[in-house]
Amino acid sequence: MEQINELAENLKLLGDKTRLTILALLKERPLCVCDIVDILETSQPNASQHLRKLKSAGLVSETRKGQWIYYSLNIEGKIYIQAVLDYIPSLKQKIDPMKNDCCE
Amino acid sequence: MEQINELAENLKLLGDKTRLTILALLKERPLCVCDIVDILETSQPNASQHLRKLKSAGLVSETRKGQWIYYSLNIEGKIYIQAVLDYIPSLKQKIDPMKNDCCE
DNA sequence: TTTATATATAATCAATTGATTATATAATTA
DNA sequence: TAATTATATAATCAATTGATTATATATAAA
Repeated sequence: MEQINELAENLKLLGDKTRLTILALLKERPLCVCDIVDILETSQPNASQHLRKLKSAGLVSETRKGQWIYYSLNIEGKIYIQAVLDYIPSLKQKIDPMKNDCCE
Repeated sequence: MEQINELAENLKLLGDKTRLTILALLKERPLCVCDIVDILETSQPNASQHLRKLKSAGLVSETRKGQWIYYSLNIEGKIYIQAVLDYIPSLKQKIDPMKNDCCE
Protein backbone atom coordinates (compact mmCIF):
# COMPACT_ATOMS: atom_id res chain seq x y z
CA MET A 1 0.00 0.00 0.00
CA GLU A 2 3.02 2.23 -0.12
CA GLN A 3 1.94 3.15 -3.61
CA ILE A 4 -1.36 4.54 -2.30
CA ASN A 5 0.31 6.55 0.42
CA GLU A 6 2.59 8.26 -2.03
CA LEU A 7 -0.26 8.89 -4.41
CA ALA A 8 -2.37 10.37 -1.61
CA GLU A 9 0.49 12.67 -0.65
CA ASN A 10 0.77 13.96 -4.20
CA LEU A 11 -2.97 14.42 -4.51
CA LYS A 12 -3.05 16.32 -1.24
CA LEU A 13 -0.60 18.73 -2.83
CA LEU A 14 -2.89 19.14 -5.84
CA GLY A 15 -5.88 19.65 -3.58
CA ASP A 16 -5.10 23.27 -2.93
CA LYS A 17 -6.40 26.08 -5.11
CA THR A 18 -3.13 27.99 -5.10
CA ARG A 19 -0.88 25.06 -5.90
CA LEU A 20 -3.24 23.64 -8.50
CA THR A 21 -3.31 27.02 -10.23
CA ILE A 22 0.48 27.22 -10.13
CA LEU A 23 0.71 23.84 -11.84
CA ALA A 24 -1.85 24.90 -14.42
CA LEU A 25 0.22 28.00 -15.12
CA LEU A 26 3.45 26.05 -15.40
CA LYS A 27 1.73 23.77 -17.88
CA GLU A 28 1.85 26.73 -20.28
CA ARG A 29 5.48 27.59 -19.72
CA PRO A 30 8.13 27.99 -17.01
CA LEU A 31 7.61 31.04 -14.84
CA CYS A 32 9.60 32.88 -12.24
CA VAL A 33 8.27 33.51 -8.76
CA CYS A 34 7.44 37.13 -9.46
CA ASP A 35 5.33 36.11 -12.46
CA ILE A 36 3.37 33.75 -10.27
CA VAL A 37 2.98 36.33 -7.52
CA ASP A 38 1.58 38.83 -9.99
CA ILE A 39 -0.79 36.41 -11.68
CA LEU A 40 -2.12 34.92 -8.48
CA GLU A 41 -2.22 38.28 -6.76
CA THR A 42 -0.77 36.77 -3.64
CA SER A 43 2.25 37.51 -1.48
CA GLN A 44 5.76 36.45 -2.42
CA PRO A 45 6.29 34.28 0.67
CA ASN A 46 3.01 32.54 0.03
CA ALA A 47 3.99 31.66 -3.53
CA SER A 48 7.46 30.59 -2.40
CA GLN A 49 6.13 28.26 0.26
CA HIS A 50 3.75 26.56 -2.13
CA LEU A 51 6.52 26.20 -4.68
CA ARG A 52 8.73 24.65 -2.05
CA LYS A 53 6.12 22.00 -1.31
CA LEU A 54 5.73 21.23 -4.99
CA LYS A 55 9.49 21.01 -5.33
CA SER A 56 9.85 18.71 -2.33
CA ALA A 57 7.38 16.35 -3.95
CA GLY A 58 9.35 16.54 -7.17
CA LEU A 59 6.46 17.98 -9.15
CA VAL A 60 8.35 21.07 -10.23
CA SER A 61 11.98 21.89 -10.79
CA GLU A 62 13.84 25.18 -10.70
CA THR A 63 16.54 26.91 -12.70
CA ARG A 64 18.15 30.14 -11.74
CA LYS A 65 18.59 32.77 -14.43
CA GLY A 66 20.35 35.72 -12.93
CA GLN A 67 18.27 36.98 -10.08
CA TRP A 68 15.20 35.11 -11.22
CA ILE A 69 14.40 31.54 -10.45
CA TYR A 70 12.26 29.81 -13.01
CA TYR A 71 10.04 26.95 -12.03
CA SER A 72 8.85 24.37 -14.49
CA LEU A 73 6.62 21.34 -14.46
CA ASN A 74 8.26 18.00 -13.77
CA ILE A 75 5.58 15.34 -13.92
CA GLU A 76 7.00 12.74 -16.26
CA GLY A 77 5.48 9.36 -15.64
CA LYS A 78 2.69 10.79 -13.49
CA ILE A 79 -0.12 10.29 -15.93
CA TYR A 80 -2.80 11.17 -13.44
CA ILE A 81 -1.35 14.62 -12.96
CA GLN A 82 -1.37 15.16 -16.68
CA ALA A 83 -5.02 14.07 -16.67
CA VAL A 84 -5.79 16.55 -13.90
CA LEU A 85 -4.05 19.39 -15.69
CA ASP A 86 -5.74 18.53 -18.97
CA TYR A 87 -9.00 18.97 -17.13
CA ILE A 88 -8.23 22.63 -16.43
CA PRO A 89 -8.97 25.21 -19.13
CA SER A 90 -5.80 26.88 -20.36
CA LEU A 91 -4.60 29.84 -18.34
CA LYS A 92 -2.55 31.17 -21.22
CA GLN A 93 -4.48 34.41 -21.30
CA LYS A 94 -3.46 35.03 -17.69
CA ILE A 95 0.17 34.72 -18.63
CA ASP A 96 0.50 36.47 -21.98
CA PRO A 97 -0.50 39.97 -20.88
CA MET A 98 2.41 39.92 -18.46
CA LYS A 99 4.99 39.02 -21.00
CA ASN A 100 8.01 41.20 -20.31
CA ASP A 101 6.10 43.21 -17.77
CA CYS A 102 7.89 41.66 -14.90
CA CYS A 103 11.19 39.97 -15.46
CA GLU A 104 14.20 40.92 -17.54
CA MET B 1 -11.57 29.97 -12.07
CA GLU B 2 -14.55 28.31 -10.50
CA GLN B 3 -13.54 25.18 -12.39
CA ILE B 4 -10.21 25.08 -10.58
CA ASN B 5 -11.79 25.55 -7.18
CA GLU B 6 -14.11 22.63 -7.67
CA LEU B 7 -11.31 20.49 -9.00
CA ALA B 8 -9.12 21.37 -6.02
CA GLU B 9 -11.95 20.43 -3.67
CA ASN B 10 -12.27 17.03 -5.29
CA LEU B 11 -8.54 16.45 -5.27
CA LYS B 12 -8.39 17.39 -1.62
CA LEU B 13 -10.84 14.56 -1.01
CA LEU B 14 -8.63 12.15 -2.93
CA GLY B 15 -5.58 13.34 -1.03
CA ASP B 16 -6.33 11.22 1.99
CA LYS B 17 -5.06 7.67 2.37
CA THR B 18 -8.30 6.33 3.79
CA ARG B 19 -10.59 7.91 1.20
CA LEU B 20 -8.31 7.05 -1.69
CA THR B 21 -8.25 3.44 -0.56
CA ILE B 22 -12.04 3.41 -0.27
CA LEU B 23 -12.33 4.63 -3.84
CA ALA B 24 -9.81 2.03 -5.01
CA LEU B 25 -11.89 -0.65 -3.28
CA LEU B 26 -15.14 0.58 -4.78
CA LYS B 27 -13.49 0.46 -8.19
CA GLU B 28 -13.65 -3.33 -7.83
CA ARG B 29 -17.27 -3.51 -6.75
CA PRO B 30 -19.86 -1.88 -4.48
CA LEU B 31 -19.26 -2.54 -0.80
CA CYS B 32 -21.19 -2.00 2.39
CA VAL B 33 -19.75 -0.03 5.28
CA CYS B 34 -18.93 -3.12 7.31
CA ASP B 35 -16.90 -4.51 4.40
CA ILE B 36 -14.90 -1.31 4.27
CA VAL B 37 -14.43 -1.24 8.02
CA ASP B 38 -13.07 -4.77 7.97
CA ILE B 39 -10.76 -4.26 5.03
CA LEU B 40 -9.35 -0.97 6.25
CA GLU B 41 -9.20 -2.16 9.83
CA THR B 42 -10.58 1.13 11.02
CA SER B 43 -13.55 2.15 13.15
CA GLN B 44 -17.09 2.28 11.82
CA PRO B 45 -17.55 6.00 12.51
CA ASN B 46 -14.30 6.76 10.77
CA ALA B 47 -15.37 4.90 7.64
CA SER B 48 -18.80 6.49 7.77
CA GLN B 49 -17.44 10.00 8.00
CA HIS B 50 -15.13 9.52 5.07
CA LEU B 51 -17.96 8.02 3.05
CA ARG B 52 -20.11 10.99 3.88
CA LYS B 53 -17.51 13.36 2.50
CA LEU B 54 -17.20 11.33 -0.67
CA LYS B 55 -20.96 11.29 -0.99
CA SER B 56 -21.28 15.04 -0.47
CA ALA B 57 -18.87 15.57 -3.32
CA GLY B 58 -20.91 13.20 -5.45
CA LEU B 59 -18.06 10.75 -5.91
CA VAL B 60 -19.95 7.79 -4.47
CA SER B 61 -23.60 6.87 -4.23
CA GLU B 62 -25.42 4.61 -1.81
CA THR B 63 -28.17 2.02 -1.96
CA ARG B 64 -29.76 0.40 1.02
CA LYS B 65 -30.23 -3.36 0.92
CA GLY B 66 -31.95 -4.39 4.11
CA GLN B 67 -29.80 -3.31 6.99
CA TRP B 68 -26.76 -2.81 4.80
CA ILE B 69 -25.95 0.27 2.82
CA TYR B 70 -23.88 -0.33 -0.25
CA TYR B 71 -21.65 2.37 -1.61
CA SER B 72 -20.53 2.47 -5.19
CA LEU B 73 -18.32 4.62 -7.36
CA ASN B 74 -19.94 7.54 -9.15
CA ILE B 75 -17.29 9.28 -11.18
CA GLU B 76 -18.79 9.52 -14.63
CA GLY B 77 -17.30 12.37 -16.58
CA LYS B 78 -14.44 12.82 -14.12
CA ILE B 79 -11.69 11.44 -16.27
CA TYR B 80 -8.95 12.54 -13.94
CA ILE B 81 -10.38 10.42 -11.14
CA GLN B 82 -10.41 7.42 -13.42
CA ALA B 83 -6.79 8.18 -14.25
CA VAL B 84 -5.93 8.34 -10.56
CA LEU B 85 -7.69 5.07 -9.80
CA ASP B 86 -6.07 3.38 -12.78
CA TYR B 87 -2.76 4.32 -11.24
CA ILE B 88 -3.51 2.20 -8.16
CA PRO B 89 -2.80 -1.54 -8.29
CA SER B 90 -5.98 -3.57 -7.93
CA LEU B 91 -7.11 -4.27 -4.40
CA LYS B 92 -9.23 -7.20 -5.48
CA GLN B 93 -7.29 -9.61 -3.30
CA LYS B 94 -8.22 -7.51 -0.29
CA ILE B 95 -11.88 -7.90 -1.09
CA ASP B 96 -12.29 -11.47 -2.25
CA PRO B 97 -11.26 -13.23 0.95
CA MET B 98 -14.11 -11.46 2.70
CA LYS B 99 -16.74 -12.59 0.31
CA ASN B 100 -19.74 -13.65 2.41
CA ASP B 101 -17.74 -13.32 5.59
CA CYS B 102 -19.47 -10.19 6.62
CA CYS B 103 -22.81 -9.28 5.14
CA GLU B 104 -25.86 -11.40 4.38
C1' DT C 1 -41.51 -6.19 21.68
C1' DT C 2 -36.93 -6.81 23.18
C1' DT C 3 -32.29 -7.58 21.40
C1' DA C 4 -28.78 -7.42 18.06
C1' DT C 5 -26.70 -5.57 13.97
C1' DA C 6 -25.55 -1.87 10.61
C1' DT C 7 -25.00 2.73 9.99
C1' DA C 8 -25.11 7.82 10.90
C1' DT C 9 -24.31 11.83 13.55
C1' DA C 10 -22.46 14.88 17.09
C1' DA C 11 -18.90 16.43 20.20
C1' DT C 12 -14.20 16.70 21.32
C1' DC C 13 -9.29 17.16 20.53
C1' DA C 14 -4.72 16.91 18.78
C1' DA C 15 -2.33 17.56 14.55
C1' DT C 16 -1.87 19.73 10.17
C1' DT C 17 -2.23 23.47 7.14
C1' DG C 18 -2.35 28.03 4.68
C1' DA C 19 -1.51 32.76 5.24
C1' DT C 20 0.83 36.54 7.19
C1' DT C 21 4.66 39.10 9.10
C1' DA C 22 9.36 39.61 9.73
C1' DT C 23 13.88 38.59 8.43
C1' DA C 24 17.71 36.53 5.73
C1' DT C 25 20.24 35.55 1.43
C1' DA C 26 21.60 36.16 -3.27
C1' DA C 27 22.09 38.60 -7.54
C1' DT C 28 22.04 43.12 -9.84
C1' DT C 29 22.59 47.90 -10.48
C1' DA C 30 23.99 52.59 -9.24
C1' DT D 1 30.26 49.36 -1.81
C1' DA D 2 25.51 50.78 -1.03
C1' DA D 3 20.89 50.30 -2.63
C1' DT D 4 17.58 47.53 -5.04
C1' DT D 5 15.29 43.48 -6.60
C1' DA D 6 14.13 38.50 -6.38
C1' DT D 7 13.60 34.80 -3.58
C1' DA D 8 13.79 31.82 0.64
C1' DT D 9 13.09 30.80 5.36
C1' DA D 10 11.36 31.15 10.06
C1' DA D 11 7.88 32.22 13.44
C1' DT D 12 3.21 32.88 14.53
C1' DC D 13 -1.70 32.03 14.39
C1' DA D 14 -6.32 30.98 13.04
C1' DA D 15 -8.76 27.57 10.53
C1' DT D 16 -9.29 22.95 8.94
C1' DT D 17 -8.95 18.16 9.38
C1' DG D 18 -8.88 13.19 10.82
C1' DA D 19 -9.68 10.21 14.53
C1' DT D 20 -11.96 8.92 18.66
C1' DT D 21 -15.73 8.48 21.87
C1' DA D 22 -20.43 8.63 22.75
C1' DT D 23 -24.99 8.48 21.17
C1' DA D 24 -28.88 8.10 17.88
C1' DT D 25 -31.50 5.77 14.20
C1' DA D 26 -33.01 2.05 11.34
C1' DT D 27 -33.54 -2.69 10.04
C1' DA D 28 -33.74 -7.47 11.22
C1' DA D 29 -34.04 -11.36 14.24
C1' DA D 30 -35.42 -13.71 18.54
